[in-house]
Amino acid sequence: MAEELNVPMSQNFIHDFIDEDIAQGGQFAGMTVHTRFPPEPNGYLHIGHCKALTIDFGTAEKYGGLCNLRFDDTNPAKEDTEFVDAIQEDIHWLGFDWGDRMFYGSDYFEQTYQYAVELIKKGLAYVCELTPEQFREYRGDTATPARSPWRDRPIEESLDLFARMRAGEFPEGKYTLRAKIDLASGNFNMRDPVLYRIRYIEHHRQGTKWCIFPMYDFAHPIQDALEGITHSLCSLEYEDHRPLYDWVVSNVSIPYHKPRQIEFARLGIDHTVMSKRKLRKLVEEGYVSGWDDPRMPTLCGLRRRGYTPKSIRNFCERIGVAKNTNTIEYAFLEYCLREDLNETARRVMAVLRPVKLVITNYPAGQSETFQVENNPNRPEDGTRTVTFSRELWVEAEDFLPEPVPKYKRLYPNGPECRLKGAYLIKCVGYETDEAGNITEIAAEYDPDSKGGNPADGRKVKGATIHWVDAATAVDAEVRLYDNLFDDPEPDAAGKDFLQCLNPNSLEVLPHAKVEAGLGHADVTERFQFLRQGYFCPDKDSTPEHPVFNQSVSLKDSFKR
RNA sequence: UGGGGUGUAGCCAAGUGGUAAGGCACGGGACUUUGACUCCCGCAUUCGCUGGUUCGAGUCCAGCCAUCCCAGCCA
Repeated sequence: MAEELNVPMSQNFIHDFIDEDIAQGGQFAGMTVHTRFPPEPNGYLHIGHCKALTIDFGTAEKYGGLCNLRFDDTNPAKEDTEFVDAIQEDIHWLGFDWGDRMFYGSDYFEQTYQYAVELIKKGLAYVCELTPEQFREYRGDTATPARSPWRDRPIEESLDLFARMRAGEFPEGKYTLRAKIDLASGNFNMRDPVLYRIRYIEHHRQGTKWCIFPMYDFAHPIQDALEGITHSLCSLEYEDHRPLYDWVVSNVSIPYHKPRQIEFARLGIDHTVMSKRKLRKLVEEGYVSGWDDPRMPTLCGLRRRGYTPKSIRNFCERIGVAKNTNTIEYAFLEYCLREDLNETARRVMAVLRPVKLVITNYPAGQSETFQVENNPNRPEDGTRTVTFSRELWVEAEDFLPEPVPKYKRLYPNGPECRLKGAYLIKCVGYETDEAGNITEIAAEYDPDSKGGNPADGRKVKGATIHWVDAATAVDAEVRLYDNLFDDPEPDAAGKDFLQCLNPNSLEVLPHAKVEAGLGHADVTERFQFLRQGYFCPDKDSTPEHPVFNQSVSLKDSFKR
């Protein structure tokens, strides 16, 4: 399955760097390029992670190497095994395969500790006992260097203290291990960054074995090196950390080689928030039904919305890899979905806002069946049987008492229209209730146009309309989703993203009618409702009452 | 204003001194048993700005402007 989904990755600036690394014949000469995807198990994966996955796995594949999955679990306060499971499931759903190379950052805690001891012995790290408050005070500012009264603590003393930190002799916040780098650096990450902190929190994987935990900046380069990662690809906000990454790999006795970090711009999509913190807020405060709400940009949300792995992957391949801050239009994601679904989705007829259509010259009590293709693009998908009789349901918007310019559907004395797969009809009248609402449309059919083909071969002026037989139709509920946010940039500065929520992001159509036979079993596959858009089954579906989510609207429907 | 990035069309994005790829969106047309799809056509005299070097600059140099990220014992 993975191969089927893989799209060859086009050359980008990361590959240029790697090509140079290989060509220069330095430490990477003759090496196989290896990468890693390092999620922190503190939430669900979203489409932005798919971009990273695409780059990490795509780059490894391009160079004949491998990509590891590594859970970056060095902060026990935020992480949970629930997320570990969800993350694996979502990555597999997308079709990426890490084989047997799944690792945990926390599994390297012992080695990481030993590297820290090495740094202390080299005089490159020391135990600091500034309180968190003091630490902030002493950090300095752009014009003032930081101060650190403990940086000249004797090596033996730091060694002893560090061992006792590990042994659990001190309370949280009492001591930290800091790298001795440059207190005056314009890059604050280099002003003697913290390498280890004390935390008495149970780790999802290590339990209570540890009470000191390495910081990302110390743990990550070591993990990369230990796994033989040659190129550590991450997002732009880590550019400032690269000097520290390089400092770590060049000052500890990393085996094999020193990995290189390369940064790329993370994905942005308009009308969407991608911040894990904000997504969590939406879930926790009930703005959405959960992480998998179809309006969420999470992979499980998109899946429920009807997005296919292939469409999401194609999207991520096509947006490119660069360092420009980018905001991709949602329309591009929809295009990628339409492209895939148009090729593969079974078609079926459904009516979302039903109005009764009566074929006045068709005998009451009579009915017949037609064979309709499941997918005009794929004859091999076969046909299905639909029932036709005197009374049908059609879409309310397919009828107008008075036509507007260029309208080519039903209106009194209007053009001949085709009922998809059935007959040609002409509208002859309509009925309304006291309020003036259309309650019934009357039409006459041409008995010599079975299957929609007129006997004399005349050209049909009107549109082809989809319909559902009233006698055999199944009641369904359809949920139409729009962007969760009104504002294209809900994340923009100065605004609270919650104030940008779109109050009309969910519309429920409880009275939709779908073809008979479209039971629960059929709902396990995505399909297309003719002319209305693409739909996928909702997890709340039952055989008695199917529920569908709209994925994306068809392009360019008739405009008034 | 300290450090680190980025500026090519409405949105992405190629371009690496030789005269602005491609996709999405948009507009027009053809075709069509989904007003979909498909197919044609159109869509940057100009690359943040100003100078400079050069026969020639989006590409090189200088200055300026705009914009994003960073002062967690988060990742």
